[in-house]
Amino acid sequence: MLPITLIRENKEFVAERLKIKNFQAEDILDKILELDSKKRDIQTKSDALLAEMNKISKEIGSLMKEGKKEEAEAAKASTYSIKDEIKELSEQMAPIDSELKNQLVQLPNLPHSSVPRGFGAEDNEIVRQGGEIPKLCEGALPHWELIKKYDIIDFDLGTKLTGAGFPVYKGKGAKLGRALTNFFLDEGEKAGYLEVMPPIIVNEDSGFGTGQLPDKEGQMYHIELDNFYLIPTAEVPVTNIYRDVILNEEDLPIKNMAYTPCFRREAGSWGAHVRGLNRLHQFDKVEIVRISRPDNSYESLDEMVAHVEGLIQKLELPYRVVRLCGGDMSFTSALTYDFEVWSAAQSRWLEVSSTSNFESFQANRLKCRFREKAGKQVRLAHTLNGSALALPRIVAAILENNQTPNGIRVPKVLVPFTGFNIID
RNA sequence: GGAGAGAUGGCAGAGUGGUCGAAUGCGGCGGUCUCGAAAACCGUUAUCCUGCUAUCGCGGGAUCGGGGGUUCGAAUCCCCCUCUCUCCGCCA
Repeated sequence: MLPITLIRENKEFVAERLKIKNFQAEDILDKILELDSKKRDIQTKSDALLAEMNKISKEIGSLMKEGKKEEAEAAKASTYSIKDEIKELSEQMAPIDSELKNQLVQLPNLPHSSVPRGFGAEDNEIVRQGGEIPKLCEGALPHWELIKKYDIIDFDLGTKLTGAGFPVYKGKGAKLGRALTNFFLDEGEKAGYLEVMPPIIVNEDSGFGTGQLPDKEGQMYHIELDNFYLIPTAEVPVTNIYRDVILNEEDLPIKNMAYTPCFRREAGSWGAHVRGLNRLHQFDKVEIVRISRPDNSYESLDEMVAHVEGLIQKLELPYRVVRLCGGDMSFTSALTYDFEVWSAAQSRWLEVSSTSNFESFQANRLKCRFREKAGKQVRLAHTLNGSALALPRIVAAILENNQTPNGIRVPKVLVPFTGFNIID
């Protein structure tokens, strides 16, 4: 959510920036300013009347004490019309206020100045590429064939238990997943992230805080009976730890990480191009989350990018770092880097991490603030997060890129975690 | 799931209709004292909205788990919801 003060003071700037995200904001901004001015007008009137009421009430109090009953009664009578006016004003206010909130919540975050213009993935900017694209052996298979060949992941079984997109990992497949999780968490710990194990079901307030609600309900599984949601990413619970919190400046930056399963309904996006592990309803992910000071949040982002890149390099996967264009960015993000690994048998790039700075957009929804050491002012913090990393597509890339006639070679860094160096 | 008790400032804890945004203690911050520190003493110590002010700030409003109600006036009374604790039941 953008601060109303920013819109009041700099409407043109906001509209201009939002064009980068292909969001035509003029109408909605005008509406917001109109509602805001109406609201403040009513508020001012109402506050004056309330002040009058408070004054009279105090007077009645002292009159009663002095035993001047009649004067007190007269004073009481004088409040009735004021009371009616206050009531009327508050009835006018309610719909204006809720509509104002409603409109404010529709505005996406402003993109950072480095975000390129564009409409979709084809307009994203490739920042750099690393690793070597492997030459596959004769008869190389895509991962959905490899998992059958080595019997390590079973989609049909998952379909029986739940439905499409809920794979069952078995044997070395399960162990590989566990190895990756442990590797990611250990690397995160070395980089100074505190491991947390949050709930994977959250309430409505949490969904709102990080921006999944309202409007993006479709992405999440909803438990109607309790009005809870299954998390689509650990970002939701881990960032919401800091909802309604005023931190001390000395506590920043906060660096947390969490391993969780993630659940995505992805309604309507099922199709031939999402075979195998490319897109699932349930998958595992290690997420890193930071709360930073506004003046150095982009340094935080750079550190997170370096961390994620390091993980991929250690896994010896060919990858590229992509700066998302305005049209491909999420609603809440100010700047996002995607990390994609090369899937050799599919000959395509698979997104394995999305690392973003949300600046104060989420913090404003969350009311996540910090107290400045000098000056004692309370200010919105900046929130950031990134996948470090999402497992299934990493698994897919390892399977495809590392396949040999004798089996699948396990990346060296994982061997201490798997206890085996080949899947055969 | 059943019965009972409770939810107050960073924490502990008073406050059951009227100058209560809230006693007191602890903690935090500033100061006096000291070579320095401790102790002692003095002062200060929430958030949001809004008006005025270039700034320090000043004024008004709101906030005592959340929402609604009664009243001239609610932390205090009533209703609903959420959560916590104790006991019982069930249970990894």
